[in-house]
Amino acid sequence: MDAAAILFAANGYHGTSLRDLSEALGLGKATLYHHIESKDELLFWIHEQFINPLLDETSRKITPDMDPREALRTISRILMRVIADYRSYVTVFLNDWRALSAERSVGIMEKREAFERYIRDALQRGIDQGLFRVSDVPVTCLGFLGMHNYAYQWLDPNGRLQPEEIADIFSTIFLNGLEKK
Amino acid sequence: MDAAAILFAANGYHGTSLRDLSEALGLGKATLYHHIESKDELLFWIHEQFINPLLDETSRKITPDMDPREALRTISRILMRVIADYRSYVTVFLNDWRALSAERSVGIMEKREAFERYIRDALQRGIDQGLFRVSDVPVTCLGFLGMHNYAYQWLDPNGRLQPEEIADIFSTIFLNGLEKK
Amino acid sequence: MDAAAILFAANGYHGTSLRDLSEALGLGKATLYHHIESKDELLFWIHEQFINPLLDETSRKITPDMDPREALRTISRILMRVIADYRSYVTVFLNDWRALSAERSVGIMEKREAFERYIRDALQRGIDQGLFRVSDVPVTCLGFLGMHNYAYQWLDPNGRLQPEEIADIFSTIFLNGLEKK
Amino acid sequence: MDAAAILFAANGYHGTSLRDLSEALGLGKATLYHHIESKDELLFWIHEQFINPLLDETSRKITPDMDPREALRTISRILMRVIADYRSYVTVFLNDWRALSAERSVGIMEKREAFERYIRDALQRGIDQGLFRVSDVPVTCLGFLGMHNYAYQWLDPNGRLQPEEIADIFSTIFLNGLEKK
DNA sequence: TATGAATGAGGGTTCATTCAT
DNA sequence: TATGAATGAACCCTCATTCAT
Repeated sequence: MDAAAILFAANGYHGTSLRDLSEALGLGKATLYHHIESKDELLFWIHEQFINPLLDETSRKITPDMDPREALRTISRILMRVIADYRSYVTVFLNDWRALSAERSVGIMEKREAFERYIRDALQRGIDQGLFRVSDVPVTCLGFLGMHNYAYQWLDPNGRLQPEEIADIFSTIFLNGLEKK
Repeated sequence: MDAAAILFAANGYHGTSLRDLSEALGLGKATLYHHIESKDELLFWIHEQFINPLLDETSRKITPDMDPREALRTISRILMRVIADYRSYVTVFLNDWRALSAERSVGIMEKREAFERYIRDALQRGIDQGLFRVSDVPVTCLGFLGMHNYAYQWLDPNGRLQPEEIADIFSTIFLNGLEKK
Repeated sequence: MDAAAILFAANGYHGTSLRDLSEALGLGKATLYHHIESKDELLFWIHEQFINPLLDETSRKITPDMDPREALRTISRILMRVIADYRSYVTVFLNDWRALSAERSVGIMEKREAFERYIRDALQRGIDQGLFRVSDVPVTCLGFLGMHNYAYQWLDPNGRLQPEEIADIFSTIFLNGLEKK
Repeated sequence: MDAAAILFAANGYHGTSLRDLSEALGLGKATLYHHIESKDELLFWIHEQFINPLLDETSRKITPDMDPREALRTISRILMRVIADYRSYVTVFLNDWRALSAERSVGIMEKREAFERYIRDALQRGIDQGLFRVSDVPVTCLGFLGMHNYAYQWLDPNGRLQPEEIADIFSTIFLNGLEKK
């Protein structure tokens, strides 16, 4: 349900009741339960809806033999594009992952981690190839991530700049910043 | 209440009940109401607890005649230090600001904006002084912010690196990235 | 439906949902309503399924001119046999008769009463013929009934003893106990 | 809560809602939860309310060196008296024990079993002392129990006979029935 | 004969808050 | 300052039942 993502994004998972949702859909509360199994499942599904395209797209476009700079630029664009396309979903993903049931959390966290590994790998390869000066790979990765992820709070789909343009601004800063002179 | 910040940070504002809180404090639920006025007030107070020190410290240390690079480096250190010192508070600040009542939200947002202005001002002065190449000041500011803010999710108080060290990693990347060659 | 009796017996009438039932049958919930009219009807039908054979068999085998001792022995065997053959049904009959709708309850109660009358009649004839020493016919009848009915809770279809053997143990105790010396 | 026992007895555990209960008590539904922890706890508590006095009284009055006939007569009186005094509680005990949560069920079943052992022990001692002719101790015990337990369905506190008088009718039948001639 | 979708009512339980003590 | 009792509203979810297909 798209509606769920929008409501969860706006009011938080715990701040959204299934009544809110059913009213937004023009359904009775009970009717909802023909389509979903539980509120928890909804949350899980929203998480997947964001992380799966992100991971798929990344694994399709990033290869180990790529130029590390190109890799980071590409990841930047993918990430920003997916954030733009799945705005509500990212919001939930980043705000409400703590509300995931323990068993469902595991799979999501693994995928999250898998995505982050693409970034760390690119950084490491850049170092190995003498392209980057990086004092701490994990922290640098988290900086890269934070810079992009935060966009879920301010990215404007009708804004002046396209997601890819913003991505280029960020990756330019980042790559220049890492560059070995 | 420190306990409230910890619980809100862990379970979200809506995910934390006043019973949870009163139990964590070893008080009766009713007793709580001798110390607070409402759950909403608690949320507001936590927001202030984070934004006030951040803004105070920033306004004390940043002056318009400072070197813009030094300004950003200083803001970076302040921000990371405050995030480290007020971990639970930042978490609530960044996750649950939507739950603030409308009227209370205003003041917080103003302070948030005031802090961000310090960053934009530094960027602008860097441009004016021919130090930075910045294609878009607001977006660059948001990138800077995101890079730092995200630390609330991963910063480890007992970690390898001190907040200031992490701040230096970030501001180094950022300043190198902006530098006009 | 046999399945209904089994489920009602296991979880009680109110503790069993029509969804439970439809799942046990491998049907859609709606499909159920092609075969039954309501949950209430199901309950009624289960009651009849037990009381009818019991009453039929009893009325077929017990005559007013029978030896009262033989009558009780026969009733004992019939009752225990029907309990054994309709285990789930008796369980519902004895546990959930309160859940019957008022109008449907009447007919069932009449049949229940009719069956009990066979016992009281046999007792009374035994007294009249100077065979039994009975201080209170209704209470003695209820003792007889309780002794047998309770078997719905413990009777094991694969147990050591056949229902008729158990019946003989009970009627022997009872008849010896009533015997006028 | 006495009220709970009465309602559960009348409508069954699953057939009684906490709203029914709260209305019967003149309380709000939520207020109930200051006094109980859950509906399940209520059920458990009712079970204990019946089995504890029964078991206590029995263990106080029955000793291994007693005359077995006297033992059975005493148990009969105790059981009937407790049934009379805790009518609603027995009803729930005998009708709704399946609804007990698994972990709570265990303790209850153990006590139930402990009580039944007093009966079987008396029967066995009667056999050993050459007083009783018993073809099957467990079955005979269950007959004894059923005869008494069933009283929960018909015992009238304002009836003609006192519980002890009924008990005497039953134990007379039973003991005469077992007597070795 | 079968079923997916729909629903109002109600299930047990927790919520933030108040108030008398 | 502290608290037990109270409450109306709301929580997630399931109920028995209906109806169009």
